Amino acid sequence: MIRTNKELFSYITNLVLSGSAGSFSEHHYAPLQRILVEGKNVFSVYIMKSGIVKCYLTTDTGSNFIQEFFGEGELFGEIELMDDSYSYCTIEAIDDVTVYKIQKSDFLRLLDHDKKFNRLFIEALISKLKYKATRHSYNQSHIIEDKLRRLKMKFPELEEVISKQDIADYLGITLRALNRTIKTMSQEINP
Amino acid sequence: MIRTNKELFSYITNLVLSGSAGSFSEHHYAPLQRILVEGKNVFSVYIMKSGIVKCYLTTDTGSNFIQEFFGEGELFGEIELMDDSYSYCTIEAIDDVTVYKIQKSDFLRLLDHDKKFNRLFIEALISKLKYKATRHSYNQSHIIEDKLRRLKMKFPELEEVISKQDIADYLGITLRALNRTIKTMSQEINP
DNA sequence: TACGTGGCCGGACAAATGTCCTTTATGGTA
DNA sequence: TACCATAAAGGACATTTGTCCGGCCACGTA
Repeated sequence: MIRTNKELFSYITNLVLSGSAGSFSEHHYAPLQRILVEGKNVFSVYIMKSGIVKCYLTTDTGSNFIQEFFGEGELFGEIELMDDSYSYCTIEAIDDVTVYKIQKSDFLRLLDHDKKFNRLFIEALISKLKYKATRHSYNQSHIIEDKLRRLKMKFPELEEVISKQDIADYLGITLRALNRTIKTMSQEINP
Repeated sequence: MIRTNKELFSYITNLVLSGSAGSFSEHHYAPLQRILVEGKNVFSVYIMKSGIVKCYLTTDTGSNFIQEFFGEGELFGEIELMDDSYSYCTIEAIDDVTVYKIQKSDFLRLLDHDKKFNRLFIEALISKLKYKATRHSYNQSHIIEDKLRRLKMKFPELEEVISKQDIADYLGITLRALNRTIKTMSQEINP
C-alpha cells in the first residue's frame, strides 16, 4: 500500500551526503500541498525523503483513483521524464513531506554515467510494474471484502493513517461501499 | 490493447541482422503453445518478432486475468530479470509467433554496454507503467459498456482476432456480462 | 453559545454484474 | 454420417455495488 524503496533511498542519501551530486535539492511540503498537478508540465524527478504522499488521478467521471501511496525512497515524475509529457497524475502530501528533486537533464546524465544508479532505477520501475500488475488483477477478481482484508493484512495501521475516502479511492470503490463492508466484517467477528 | 514497441523492434532487428549480437536466438510457437508458465523459473528475456501472445495470470478464484496482449517489439520476462523470481504470469501464443530470446546474463551485459539499448529498455518499462496505470483507473471507474466502447475504438478488429472469453478476461468481467453488454449496445444502435 | 463545515455512518432503493444452466452453432474426427 | 468438444448466446435469479439521502459528531469561529 505505501510503497518504499530502501535501496534507492540509501543510495541517494549517500550521493547527497557525499556532496558528489549537487544536482539534488531538498524541498518541504505541508499536508494537502500538491507537488505535482495532473496536466501540468513536469521538469524534474522526485525522490521521497520522508513522509507520505498520495498519487492519484481524477477520472472523467469525477472520482479520484489513487495509484499508489509513496513513502521513503520511492520516486515519481519518472514517467513524464522520457516523453516530455504532462503529468498524468497529481501528487499530494498527506503529512509533512520532504523530497529530493533533480532536474530532468541532471537525472538523465546521472542515468548515463552512474551504472549503479541506472540499475537501481530500472529495478524501481520493474518493482512498480510488478506491483501494479498484481494489484490490478486482484482488484478485478475479488469482492470488496477480500480486497479490504488483504489491505489490512499488509498494512494493519491502515485506518489510523489514511482517511476513509482515500482508502475507498485506492480500492476503486465508493465510501458507502467501504463502510458497508467494514460493518459486515465486524459483525462476522462479533455476531 | 495489443501492445507493440516499434523503436525497440527495429533496434533489435538491426542488432540481429548486423550479427553484432550473437546472443539472440529465434524461436517459433504455434497457437496455444506456452512460452512462459506462471510459477516456473525464467532464464531469458523475450522480444516479440511477429504474431500475438496473451500475458495472463490465474487468480486464486480460478479466473484468468489478462495483463496485456503483446505484438511486434514488445518484451516480456523482464520483470523476472532482476530478482531471479518465478514467472508471475503465463505467456501463450494466440497465432503463429516468433520471438527473439536472450539469456539473462547476455541481456544484463547488453544493458550495461549499450547506452541506446539501455535507454530503449527504460522507455519500454515506462510505457508499460503508464499503460497499466491508465488502464487500471479506467477499469475501476467505468461500467462495462464504457470499457467495451473504448476498447473497440482503440482496436476495431477486436472481435475478429480475440476470442470472447479472452476479451472478457482482459476486461476483468465474466463472459455473460460481455455478451449482455454487446447485445445492449447493438440494440441502442438499432432500436 | 450558535452556527457552519467536513468526516463518518448507514437506510432505502436502483443499477451493474455474477452464477447457474440451457440452447444453438461450428469444426474436427471416428 | 454421427458424435463430441468448444465457442457463443441468452434466460432467470442472486449478489454486489452505486446513488441519493439524512443524521450524528467533532471542531473551529463569529
